[in-house]
Amino acid sequence: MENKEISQAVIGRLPRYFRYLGELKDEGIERISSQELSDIMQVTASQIRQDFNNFGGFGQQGYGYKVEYLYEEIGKILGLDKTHNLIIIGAGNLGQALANYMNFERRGFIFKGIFDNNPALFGRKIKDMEVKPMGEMEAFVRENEIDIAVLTIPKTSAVEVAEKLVQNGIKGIWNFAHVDLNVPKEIQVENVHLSDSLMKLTYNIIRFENENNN
Amino acid sequence: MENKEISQAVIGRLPRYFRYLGELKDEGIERISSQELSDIMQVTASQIRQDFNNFGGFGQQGYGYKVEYLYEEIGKILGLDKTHNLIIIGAGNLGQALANYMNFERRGFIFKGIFDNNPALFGRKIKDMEVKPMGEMEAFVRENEIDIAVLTIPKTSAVEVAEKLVQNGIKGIWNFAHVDLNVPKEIQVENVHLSDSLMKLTYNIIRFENENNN
DNA sequence: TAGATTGTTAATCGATTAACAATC
DNA sequence: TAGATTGTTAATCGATTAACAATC
Repeated sequence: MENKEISQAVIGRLPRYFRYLGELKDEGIERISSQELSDIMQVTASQIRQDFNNFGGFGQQGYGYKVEYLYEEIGKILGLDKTHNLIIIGAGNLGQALANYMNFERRGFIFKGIFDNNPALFGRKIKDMEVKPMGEMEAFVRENEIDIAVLTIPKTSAVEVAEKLVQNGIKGIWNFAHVDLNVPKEIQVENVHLSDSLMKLTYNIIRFENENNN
Repeated sequence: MENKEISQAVIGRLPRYFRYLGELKDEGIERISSQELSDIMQVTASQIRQDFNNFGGFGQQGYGYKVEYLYEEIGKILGLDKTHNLIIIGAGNLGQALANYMNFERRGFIFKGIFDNNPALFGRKIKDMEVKPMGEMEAFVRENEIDIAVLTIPKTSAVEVAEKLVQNGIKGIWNFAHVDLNVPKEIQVENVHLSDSLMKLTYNIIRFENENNN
């Protein structure tokens, strides 16, 4: 029964539903229909109902959806009711920024450590956590049951580091290195290729300019 | 003739082609067939040819594609042969990290300024650029022909700031604020919702665990 | 020329939207 | 009960893959 694979297109929309439902909840709104949500979120009501029904019915005919209940159920689907031990690999600009900025604890992510291979950074405190040498990373992952590694290292070392993480039992990699990691399919990888994203933006800027010169 | 709209699915793949072709070029490889590229990139040869042919034929029958030529043509499509004036709005952790980390100049993005509304940051140097007060932002955008604004401010002010940017002629917004901006359709927005991305990762981790407990 | 590989049309697959019966 | 709105099936749309004629 768990066997109907849910498409990544649907998964990709869940965090946005979650965000909007959280806002509605904070505003004290108790119920919402797919049509009302459609108006707010600018997606079709049909898609909203299809998406939710991938996970079983959360609504009630003639009534709609209970905001708080739906919010919590989507949170569970996304795994936000569980905690996830997380480390950051690479204490450069981006690694430090993510540690300070992401507010991991809010969603059940427990920031357990940060690693780098630059001795100048060893011991420096980032979010109350001392930067540790890369050499300690493998044992740390095993001994602290780390689920998720955030890769903010240059692409030259990322592939190799990813392999070590896999060998030591990592479950998922949040990859900011500009390279495709080659890991077994049971290891989840979520890529954040920032420069790719910026290129898409410039494409669309230029496309729009061209369209209007015709 | 420019009228066949190219799908965002195709656009989303262009930066990855560009990256692989750049690597092949650096390795000194001169020609490649769609089948060889397919093997390396793990997408179908058919998709590769379809994607490229959205922009007119870059290849030669019986021969394949010239790596350097293809690399340059895709670069042009992505607008990387042009320069784009860019500012960062929000000099917090993430804004600073992007300024230092992104190497904007490499792809023709010219980092023109960084703004914040925290007086403690005014004048601080970030990538040889002094942080300016938010109040100066609007005039700066107009007077310096800024094309792209990178939004790394809290979501509470992002919507309002985006409106000001639009009023002063911005063309595109690279949005890291966790909110959907409401701008005219001629303004391009590329969202980077980092927490959404992290939630997708946890979904996939949990999904995999569940699949294996059945 | 023969072989290779593109460019492009056709077939398939999957995702989105529409419609409506079920039901609260 | 009547009205509203979901859950779900059917229809449409778009994207991917397969096939092959064109051609270098």
